[in-house]
Amino acid sequence: MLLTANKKELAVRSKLFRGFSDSSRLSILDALRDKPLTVGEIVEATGLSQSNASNHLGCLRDCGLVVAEQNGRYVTYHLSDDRVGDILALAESLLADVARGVYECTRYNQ
Amino acid sequence: MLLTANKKELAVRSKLFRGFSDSSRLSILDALRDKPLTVGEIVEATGLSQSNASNHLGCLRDCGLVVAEQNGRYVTYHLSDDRVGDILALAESLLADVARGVYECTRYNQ
DNA sequence: TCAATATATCAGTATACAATGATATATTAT
DNA sequence: ATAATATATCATTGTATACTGATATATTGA
Repeated sequence: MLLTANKKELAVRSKLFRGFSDSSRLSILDALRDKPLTVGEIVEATGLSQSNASNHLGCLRDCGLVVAEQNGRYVTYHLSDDRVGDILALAESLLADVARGVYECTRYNQ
Repeated sequence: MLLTANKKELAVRSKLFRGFSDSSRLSILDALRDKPLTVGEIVEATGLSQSNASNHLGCLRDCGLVVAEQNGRYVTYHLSDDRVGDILALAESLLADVARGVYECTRYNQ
């Protein structure tokens, strides 16, 4: 086997995509595409429970996809980099062409 | 709650990212970036077991990220669209800047 | 200081899914 | 037709992880 990319490198890269690969996290990233939002606004926009949103935000924060800023008693989140939005846009565009396949994909149940 | 994107749409988009979010599948996509490969070559390049590689290929195929072509008794796979490679490249570039965060991310264990 | 609001953390539970091993289905060659 | 090679499928198992509910930790205002 060639194994051009070593295991650790692959793990890190796949981890980055994990940030995008759950509907709840994706809805958060989506909401932040327009403008920074407080946790409360994110909860409102996504319909997630407070603790669930907070958990996912922690995950996205750890992975460096979003950045948190404390403003008084509020915490405002924004996308860490334009490329996060770029990846979302690219996926959206790609999906427009392969959507049927994804719909028909039965390997993932959720 | 605003819920600008409905549940089904989010599920489909997050599903697309699932294709990228596992090291085994990512190693397959990575291998196919250079050129089309047969299943055997993919197994060789990634070090995955035959059945595991085949399962993941089925997943990637269903989701429309790769395309299979039967050539005699071989099946050759290639990326379905340039944007698949583009997403990989964008993520790689983004990772160069946020890698530390991803390394330190403890929410995912693998 | 105390109450109220905003956010984070954590244990417990249920579910999703990656990997394996065994088997089935092509396809080609003898 | 049979054997050999290439790929796909499937049931099983273990592990990872999303969600909930309860609680903890700010921060602000009265």
